[in-house]
Amino acid sequence: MYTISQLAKSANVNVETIRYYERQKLINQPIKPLQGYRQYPEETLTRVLFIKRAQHLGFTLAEIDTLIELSAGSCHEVQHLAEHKLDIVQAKIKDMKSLEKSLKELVSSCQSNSNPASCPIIDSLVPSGRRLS
Amino acid sequence: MYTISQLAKSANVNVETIRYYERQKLINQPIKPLQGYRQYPEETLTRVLFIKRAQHLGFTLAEIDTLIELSAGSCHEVQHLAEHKLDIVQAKIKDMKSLEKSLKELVSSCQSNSNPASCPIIDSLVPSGRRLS
DNA sequence: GTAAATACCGTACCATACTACGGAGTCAAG
DNA sequence: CTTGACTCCGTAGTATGGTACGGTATTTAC
Repeated sequence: MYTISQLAKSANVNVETIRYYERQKLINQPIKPLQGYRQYPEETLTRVLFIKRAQHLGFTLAEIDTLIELSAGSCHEVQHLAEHKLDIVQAKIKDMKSLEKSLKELVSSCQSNSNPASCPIIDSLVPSGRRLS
Repeated sequence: MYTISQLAKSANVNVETIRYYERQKLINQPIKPLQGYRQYPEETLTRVLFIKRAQHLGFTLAEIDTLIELSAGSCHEVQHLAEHKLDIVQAKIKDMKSLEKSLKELVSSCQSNSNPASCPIIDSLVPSGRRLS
């Protein structure tokens, strides 16, 4: 059994994070014997570590909640959730790459800029036919 | 001259967004003649469009503020800001790709899973030697 | 001249994932 | 037996970029 601070330390999170997860129903309310202090079983540590690993994979807390629900059931549903997340991640990568391309072009246009009075980056941001006050 | 709603419409943003930018000092407080209604010059529309373009490039409002300040000055400083942003974008792409790889592996391990009682994704999330309650 | 549209302002709310605070109670060490 | 550490709870604050609301004033259209 762990006290809340022992649990927090073991999972490498803040005590308040544990209380937050409890409010969000991500972890079960622990038994509170005697003077009402939380006593956590080993499984809660497992659960918190699970949450942190899933977060690291890019799942939101809401998705992790679903993941936990599904974990008791079908592997197919879990797989669908992961596939959906994969789609989102891939779309995001695509966006970031086009962003990267634009930024690279801007930076290199600055490098070949010989006019000290203007900046190609700023120029590119100012809508055409306009002047930034 | 634009009223606030005309400006908002022209820039394709919400009226409240204009008021928000004013609070954030991203746009100048406009003249308010007579009964105190905002009257915006053309430059403010240019400025709002500038902000939206820069946002689309991944700059935060705080960075855009810096960008506007720098726009009057050196191209080199603007370039440094863009390079810094490029670094961040590239690091994010790297993270997302490793995320993509993990998710792909998980999904494919589900596809080749013949044991209906277990799910490789869930198993991978549960820390080793543990059992999810 | 009246009604609808637009404007003003300050403040509160949205999502996300925490983190901090205050006041009170309790537990452990010396 | 006191001091400090830990716990309890509800609520508020953090960051980001807005969006919404309520009450009032003014402007525009008919």
